Amino acid sequence: MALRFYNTLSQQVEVFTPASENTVRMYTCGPTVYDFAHIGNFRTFTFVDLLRKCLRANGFQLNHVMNITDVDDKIIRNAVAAHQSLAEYTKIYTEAFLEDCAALRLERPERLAPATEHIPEMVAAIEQLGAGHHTYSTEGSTYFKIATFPTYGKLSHNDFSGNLAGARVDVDEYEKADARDFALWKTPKEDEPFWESALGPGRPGWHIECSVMAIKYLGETLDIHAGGVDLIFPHHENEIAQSESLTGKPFSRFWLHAEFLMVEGQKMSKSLGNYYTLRDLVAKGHAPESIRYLLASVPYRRALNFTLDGLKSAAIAIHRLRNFKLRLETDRFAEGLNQQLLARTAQASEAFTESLNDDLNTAEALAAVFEFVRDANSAMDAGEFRAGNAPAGLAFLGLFDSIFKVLEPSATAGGLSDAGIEALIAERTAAKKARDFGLSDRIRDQLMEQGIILEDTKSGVRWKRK
RNA sequence: GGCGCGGUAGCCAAGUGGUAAGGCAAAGGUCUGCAAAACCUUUAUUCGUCGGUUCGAUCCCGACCCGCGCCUCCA
Repeated sequence: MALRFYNTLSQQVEVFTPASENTVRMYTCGPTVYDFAHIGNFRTFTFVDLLRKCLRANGFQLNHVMNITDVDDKIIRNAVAAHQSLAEYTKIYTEAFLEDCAALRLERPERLAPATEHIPEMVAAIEQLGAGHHTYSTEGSTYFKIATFPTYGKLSHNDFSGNLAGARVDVDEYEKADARDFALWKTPKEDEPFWESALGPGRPGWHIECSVMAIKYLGETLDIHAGGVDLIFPHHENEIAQSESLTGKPFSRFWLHAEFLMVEGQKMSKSLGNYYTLRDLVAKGHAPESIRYLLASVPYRRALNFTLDGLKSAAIAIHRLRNFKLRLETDRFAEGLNQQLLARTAQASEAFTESLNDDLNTAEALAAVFEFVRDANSAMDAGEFRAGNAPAGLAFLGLFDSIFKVLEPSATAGGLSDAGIEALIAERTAAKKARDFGLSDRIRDQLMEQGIILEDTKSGVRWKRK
């Protein structure tokens, strides 16, 4: 069946195809680079990565833009405190973010768009909104006037009409005319960095950057806009208000939102001591691919309970898959082809694809993989697996890994070379043959200490790194 | 209070109007010189509670209880 997504805008699952030709124009909200990203952030970014891969698996090409928010209140505050320029400060965390993404095997979008490189375009957009009477200014800042956008609330499914009509009390007492109006251009406080512009000195509000960069690179109507659920309101709602006021066209056809991540059943927070950055977890010895697997294994629309136990389970599950792959590659099977098993492989592959096409049901897709692994292992044990079945099995694992990307172990520094390991194994085999089990066991233990696990199988000795 | 998501085995977590996927853990087994590793088997009469609709509900409807998110910055 065709690819389907749950669209927050319609609150329904809809069949997805790009609006024009074969290229998906997609915008996803990226990081605010004021600190290291945490695993909650990466839950969403992992979802976006899976989304990219599934779109491509459906034959679509991608034009995907992700913003880097490199100017905002927290960044300014931290940069000032660190006695660094905005650029110096954000460079550190932008690079850290990209390193973390690489560790998690997240693809780079076609374009990363830093907000600070698009200030003139934002100013122009705000001026254009002003010309359309969607803005007003107070005390040097410019605001978007929500009352000029009647469908405000359509994404978050909130009805603000009552508030807007009734809330205009004591306008003079507040900077904003209405509590829900939001800043497009903020006047700088003392010592804050700013840009000179036709709107006066200042810096852009958070929402305008996404609208401007999305439209600049992807056009007036996107195919997909994605982010975390917490962005639905007000961020994405505001993006819609701005963008549609600018263009008069729907801003995005599909809105996809990843649910929240919790840690050990609780909200992740620094005060609870359950706040993890990717780097924290890697430093504790957890493999990035285990983290990726855990984040990917729970369908994106379900809240994910991230636990250290879950992380161990993920590592072991990956282990099982790698073992299966190793077995396909190194076991000696009888010649021929088992047609029934070949059909079983094709069926698993279809089930896998179909699950992902169903709004990225990764849990179900994984079930298809593991069921196949069990059946294939059983066939091997029963001697029913044939040499001719291995390529299809490996191809299926290839399909799996083109999406999940966990089978290749992350590089670890040091240790024995492959050739060195092979030499020791040969030595041990010779010792075993001579029934010198003392020596053979010593070699085995020595390898084990180096993190090399040996397996004595019918097809000979097999080894892998722990 | 409004909007949204969810409560399925020890843990993580699919799913369907016709009787519960998968992973981890646990138990048993196969293999082995012994191990290790690997593999296999078993493991929810039951899906938050109470009603209703139905021949039949975990899945539909209603009420209630509990958890989470958004409503101010937040993935």
